[in-house]
Parts: sequence; C-alpha cells; structure tokens
Amino acid sequence: MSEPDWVLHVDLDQFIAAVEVARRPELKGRPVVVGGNGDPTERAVVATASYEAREFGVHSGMPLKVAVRKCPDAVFLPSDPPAYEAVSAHVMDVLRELPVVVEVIGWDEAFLGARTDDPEALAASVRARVEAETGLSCSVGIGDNKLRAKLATGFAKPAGVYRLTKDNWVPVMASKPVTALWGIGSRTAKKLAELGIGTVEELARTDPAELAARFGPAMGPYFHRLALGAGDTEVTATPWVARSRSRETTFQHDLTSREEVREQVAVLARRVAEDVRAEGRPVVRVVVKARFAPFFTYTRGVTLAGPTLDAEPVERAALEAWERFSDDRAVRLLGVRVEFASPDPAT
DNA sequence: TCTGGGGTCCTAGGACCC
DNA sequence: TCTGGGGTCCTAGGACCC
Repeated sequence: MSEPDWVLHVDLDQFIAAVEVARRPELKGRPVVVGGNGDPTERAVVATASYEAREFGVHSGMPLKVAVRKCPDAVFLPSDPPAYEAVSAHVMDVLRELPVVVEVIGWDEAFLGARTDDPEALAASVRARVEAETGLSCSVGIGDNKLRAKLATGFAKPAGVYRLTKDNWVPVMASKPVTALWGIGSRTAKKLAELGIGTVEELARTDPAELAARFGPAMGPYFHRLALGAGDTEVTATPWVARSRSRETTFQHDLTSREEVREQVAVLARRVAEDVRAEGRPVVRVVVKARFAPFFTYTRGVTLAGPTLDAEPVERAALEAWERFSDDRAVRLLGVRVEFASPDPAT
C-alpha cells in the first residue's frame, strides 16, 4: 500500500446519545444521559451525555449518582451495546464506499487514508454521506499523520472540519497543556509537572534522555515525539486481532463471603469461555481481577498447562487464581480475562 | 462526587540460565 | 564461603484510550 497523502479522523458527535435520540425523537433537544441500567442510583458511570446534558457539567466517565445531582431533569437511559454496534457497522460501511482506506478504531471513530488534492472537500463529502445514510452528525480532523488528524477532530467538533499539520502545529498546540496530547493523561501530566513541564512546548524542548530516565526507554522518547506532533501515517483496513477477552462486573453491593466470590468468579469464567469458544481461538492464560473496598485493584493469573477451547479448565484456572488472593476485604468488582496465544506469523 | 466495561502497551522486579 | 555480568522470560501493576 502506498503512503496516503492525508489522514482523516472521523468521530461521530455524541454517538451513543445520538443513537438513542434517533429512535426516540421526542428526546431531541433534551439533556440525555446514557449509562449502566439507566438507574442513576446504581453504581455505574456515564457512557455518553448529549450536548444539552454537558451544559450542566455532565460528561463521560462521571458516576451516574453525580450526574443526576448536576442535572436532575436529564433523561437517564440504559446502555444498549448491540444497538450501537449495529449503527456503528452501518457507518463504517458508508465510509468504505468512499475512495479511502478505512481503519476502525472504535464504535464511533475511524481513520481514513486518502490520496487527494483537496482534503477539505473529502471531509465535507464524508460528513454529507454519513448524515444522508445514517442521519448522524460527525466531525472530521485532517492531518499529515494519525496524531494530528485525531487532535484536529477535537477542534472540529461539533459537526465541523479542521486541519492540523506541521504547518500550524506550533501556533495551535505549543501553549496547550500536555494532557491535550493523545496518550498523556492526568497521571503522566502530574509527573511531568514535577519536572517543571506543563505545556506541549515545554515538553518539546525537554531532552528525550531526561524523559527516558523518568518514564522508561520507550515512554520517555514517545512523549517527546508526541509533543512534536510526530506520529504514524499508515492507515490499514486489516481487522484487529484481539490479544485477550474479558468480562467484569461491579457489584451493586460489595461481596463479603468467600463462597459468594467463588461463585461469581466461576460465572464470569464460564461467560468468557463461551465468548471465546465462538471465536475458536485457544486460551493460554487466565487472569482474575479483584477490586476490594474501597477501590484497590489487583490481578492474579494462571498459565494453563496447554492451550484450550474448553470452559472447564478456564473455570478451574480462574478459581485457582482467585485462591491466590490473601485479601479478606469486601469485593467490589470481579473480572476474568483470558489471553490467547500471541499471533505468530509462523503458525 | 465516588469512581463501568472492554481493551492495549510498557515497566520493574524476580527467577532462571550460562 | 562467598559470589560477576548479562540475557531472557514471566508476572503484576500502572497508565491510557474509547
């Protein structure tokens, strides 16, 4: 595949809320919050808030209990992943009809690789086609690599187009906080602040060796490259092959008996085993995640004697992994993850 | 305010081997 | 009885993203 001239990043506007409003037109214009079972008294977080709800300070990841306090008049709806998956698949099909390479990176996001003299015209046609075929609004970032295209979308939202390349990177990004970069979160920002680094420009001016000493040989130089706006340009339509599958549950009330916990570990293990049997990929390792009250999370893993597609050894390994926790605190969350053999090109 | 569920990748430390 | 240096693999934890 030849190098594309341009990378476009397409991001559907308030995707989950938009899907819900589309099938309940009477909700249009109202604050809508989707998450959990739609019961804001439960332990769950906001998956997506409509722009009307965001006006009240509600945002993704916020506990529903907090959201309902900020916006008591919002309509709270349960999350319905199969519905979003179906709409997402439709949108991706619409994108594939355009003269671009489509790399899906989430329900509501994709990179497009394109050879064109007029990326703005292409972006406009993306927005028009998606709107016409699905009724959904999207924003499009145009970049000379994936990082810049992705960040450009943030400036394009909502329902717009924005171009970010090496030509305007410095004026646009230099004074922004390091968290504006895709890959730097609050934890890393805090550590950078301890080094006196707060902005993208300050990070760009820092010696990569100094960053490597603090963040490791891969992450340190990577953060420096981010600050320069450097990134991948390759866009591939090859579907992603998962390394692992998992199921996890946060309990509405913490589990306190070890017997009850064992039962739930077994339930999760069987559920994951069912998921992966459908995929037909042998499991080589099973990892149990436990979150103890108030919020301490640990994992314990067991490597299987040999690859398997059966539920029974997965369940046994999960219980064995659970037994290796010595903790007696109440359990807030349990998870079971299975890992596949690494995809070896030789096999 | 009280923190979901599903993923990926990197790092550090210990085990083990030569 | 005191013990180097390097490499690789495995595990658990941390951080990030959608």
